[in-house]
Amino acid sequence: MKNLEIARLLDELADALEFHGENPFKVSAYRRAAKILRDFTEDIEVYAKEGRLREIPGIGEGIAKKIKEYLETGKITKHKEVISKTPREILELLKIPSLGPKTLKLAHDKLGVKNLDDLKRVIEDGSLARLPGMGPKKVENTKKGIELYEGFTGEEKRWQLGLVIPVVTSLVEEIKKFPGVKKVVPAGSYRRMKETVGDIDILCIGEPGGEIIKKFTELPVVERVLACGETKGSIIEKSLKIQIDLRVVPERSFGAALQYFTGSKAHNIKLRTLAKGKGYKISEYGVFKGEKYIAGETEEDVYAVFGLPWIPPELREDRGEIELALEGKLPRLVEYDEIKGDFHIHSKYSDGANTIEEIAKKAEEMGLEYIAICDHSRSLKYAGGLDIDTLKRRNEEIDRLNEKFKIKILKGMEVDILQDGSLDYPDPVLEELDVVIAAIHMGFKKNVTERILAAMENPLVDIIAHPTGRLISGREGYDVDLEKIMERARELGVALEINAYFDRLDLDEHNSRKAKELGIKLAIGTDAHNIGMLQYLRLGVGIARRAWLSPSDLLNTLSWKEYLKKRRRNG
DNA sequence: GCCGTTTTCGGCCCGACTGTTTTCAGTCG
Repeated sequence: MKNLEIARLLDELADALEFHGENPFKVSAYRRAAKILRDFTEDIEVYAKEGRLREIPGIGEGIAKKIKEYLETGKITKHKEVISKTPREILELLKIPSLGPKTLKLAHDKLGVKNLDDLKRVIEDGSLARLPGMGPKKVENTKKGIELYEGFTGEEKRWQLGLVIPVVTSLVEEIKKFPGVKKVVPAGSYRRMKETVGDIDILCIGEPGGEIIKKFTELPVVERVLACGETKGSIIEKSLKIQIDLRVVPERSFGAALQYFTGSKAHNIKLRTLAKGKGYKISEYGVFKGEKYIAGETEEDVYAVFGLPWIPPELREDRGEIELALEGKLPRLVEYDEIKGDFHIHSKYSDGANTIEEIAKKAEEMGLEYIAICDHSRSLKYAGGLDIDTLKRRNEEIDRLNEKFKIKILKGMEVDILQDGSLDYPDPVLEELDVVIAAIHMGFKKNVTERILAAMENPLVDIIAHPTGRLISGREGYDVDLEKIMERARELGVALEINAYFDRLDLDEHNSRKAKELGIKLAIGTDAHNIGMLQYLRLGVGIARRAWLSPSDLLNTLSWKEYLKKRRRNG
């Protein structure tokens, strides 16, 4: 799949054009296209071959041509042209929050800033502050931006799990096709469903090991080979530049290796200590008593040696799971198959890419029992928020579609919480809905806590969307007192969302667990803007499991009828 | 560059926020 490679080039092109002061609408057209490609779960090459690129909203004549050019020649001429006129490192600086293209261009033209070191220098010697339109506060903000930026792209770079899943999934499929391969399983923090991962470990059973590793290092997705031995190969992958290791292990050690490479380190240390106390030695090759091999073929066998049940990977963080396992008191985690509905999906009526019919069809294929279409409300102009008449028409369409589909489509809205804490529609409009998600999208620093509290007081509000507003890729989130929100949410019976979009995952695992302990219900919503994004439901479940949630902690395990019955407070 | 039940040209992303301003520019969502 070349979707991500092309997305990267389009994003770079957008960045470079922005730096050169190109028409902002053109820039955002490229950005939009890049985002669409990144979220697109089907192979863009297939679409190109079938001549269907232009069917994708946001891909027009120009970008379709560039995609085709890349697929045929491996490059995009326009990209090459623009990049060659742009100092290489300057594009990277655009990622610094609160430092935009205009300021950067100014610093480049007037002060010769070409990279991060230059930028730091002109901050220190005060020349940046002396530029027209600049001043001490702006420079201070830039400095803070640099700190944030360095925090995210320092030595130990990490990638959001949602970006990595498609890469790993297709890679695993490729490796499975190699001759002599019997089994392929990704391990590491990927398997533990951490929200970000630093590298990928894949284990495999098969022989001859050397041949398998060699084939792995020769795959087209390989950018660079770091190691290529008899049992281990290590590469940098092309689209994300992430390191991926493949290890070939003997069948009788597979469980031990999977356990070992899944981690976490803290979990393994605790397990090894436990083993030592009982006179065993545990390694990636198996459990041993002296020289004698005791177990190792499956993870269950390994844990069983110590009188432990198998522990789900999402729990393996040494947060008390081993002690609980010893007592046979591991929590009963929610399973993916128990999720019956998705509470947060955008349709074409606001800023989604698909019709409600397309969404319903896809969700039905995925085996869901119901979905809530939650478009943006009228104030959110930039996301195509619905006025009341359009909302009415949309609801009528949902009524019609419900006649046709087996899956239940709930009428929902993601309603903006306005500056004064009121909701974006009057109550009579909200009363027509099955799901009301209240959300902050504007005024991130303005009384956010009070506004959310005020919104929750409205008994028509069911769920608070992305309650902290953080983005994993760098935005810190609202200035919000989550404890107060949780306290009131518990009292009023309002649910909090686990937003399953890979860059949000908000509430995160820690806050979700806190909410569970307080007895607050949680609702997973994908925030999908196209049908491909519905698959992120798995990420939401991953967070739920890492937060030790049981089926009863989530609204998503209710049938839609149960949900509607319970949604009214005191009802 | 994308898009079209008012348009194949001329709109698109508007408003909040911040800091620098003396009426506005840059950044962000």
